[in-house]
Amino acid sequence: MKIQRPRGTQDFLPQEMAKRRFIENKMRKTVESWGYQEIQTPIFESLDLFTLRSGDTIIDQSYIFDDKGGRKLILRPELTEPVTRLYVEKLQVDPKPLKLYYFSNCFRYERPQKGRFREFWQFGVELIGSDRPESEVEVIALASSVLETIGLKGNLRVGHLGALRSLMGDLSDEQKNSVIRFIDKRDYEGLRTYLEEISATSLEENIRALIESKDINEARGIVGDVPALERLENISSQLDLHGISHKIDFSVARGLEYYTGMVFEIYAEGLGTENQICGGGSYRLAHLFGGEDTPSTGFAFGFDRVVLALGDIQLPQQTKIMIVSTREQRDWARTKVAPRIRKYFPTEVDLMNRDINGQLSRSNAIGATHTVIVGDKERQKGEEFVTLKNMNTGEQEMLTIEEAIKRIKLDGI
RNA sequence: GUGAGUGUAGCCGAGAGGCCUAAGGCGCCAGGUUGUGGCCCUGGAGAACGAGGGUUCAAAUCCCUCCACUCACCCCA
Repeated sequence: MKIQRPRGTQDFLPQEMAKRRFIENKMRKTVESWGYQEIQTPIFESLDLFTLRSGDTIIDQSYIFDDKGGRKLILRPELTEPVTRLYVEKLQVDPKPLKLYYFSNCFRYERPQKGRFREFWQFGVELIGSDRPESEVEVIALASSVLETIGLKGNLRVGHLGALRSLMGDLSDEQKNSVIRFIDKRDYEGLRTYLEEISATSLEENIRALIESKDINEARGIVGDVPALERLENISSQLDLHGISHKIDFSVARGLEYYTGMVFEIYAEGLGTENQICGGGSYRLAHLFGGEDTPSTGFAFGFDRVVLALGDIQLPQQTKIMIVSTREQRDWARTKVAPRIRKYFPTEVDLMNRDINGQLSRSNAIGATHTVIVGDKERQKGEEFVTLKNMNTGEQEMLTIEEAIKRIKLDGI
């Protein structure tokens, strides 16, 4: 019986992997250039970490298991809580704001679809310890910058949960969260039913008006001049200063229950139904994990979706050398010539005892930029001599090994 | 979790009850060319047709179950 990989998981072949690393490296460089430092947390955590605040659906969709010591564990369904846990455990006294980033796999037990996997990769940042609007703006601007460097266009929507929460002033936190969940799902029928249940039908009209309002002034007319709107206005005008186009959208509610303030989402085109490539916002979680109450803002990119949205991209040609030799010289080529060139460039030698023709064919097949030919003619001229062939132009010349290395560098492929 | 579609060699893909011990193309290996690649030509290896069961004299082709993928719902990244 053939064993298949588990449902919703992916194998990455060399070509796909090269593409993913290419994109990943660009994303890393971007956030590092803004001063964010990489961290890594365990692939599984205590179940409690996620039951505290994530919401029931996240738990329903998680891989939860007991280890042999009877501990309740969970494969991380996302990374904001683990990072906050790490912060509380190890980094609370570090200078603020703390700027962290991660690139890690997460697990959710869902029905797979294009851009939706049971194991998927998130690339995200958390900016911890600042309550200033500048910080929230930076996180959005950074997400936008990441998209720009990888050459992907996104549709940015920014909202603020405070407006909605102040509108629901009299409801309990639990009730507010329920309402937010309905809005996030755009389940307005369910919302109505729920409001009837908790005898708050008077709210419905204003809630609908708020989430349909297109700008902050319109929202002011509904909820009044509350701090949340002032904050969002501030953020929005700063985004304008950064030249970041965005839409104000009060229906951006985020499914995760820990978000408390500004929230944003980015959508890409051409991904079908799973088109959200990034989500983020401001939250307070540290105090729930035994730390000080700490304002934080973060985002996460769905890396697999980003890769999908980018489609076929042309990767830059990498310098790659194939050493081709006659049968008489293959030991010399393999043990004396190749190691010297390998110090500078990725270098392959023949392993199939092929003739010159076959070796050149191989050189072509692996996409070598240059072929170094080592044969009797070269050896007769002297131990240092090889023939360097540029595989793009077909030009070739007999040179010393040192000259050949210089020439390859000069070609700068 | 609900509904729909799909599943033939590494990849694409023909075949729709007996002509199938399954076409073709790409890729792979070898040769044409014992010191020159990409093109071309020739040959070769590679599939009991997603898995298991059933109907039939006969199944890749029909039925059932399971598995996987795709799409929508849902959920979010």
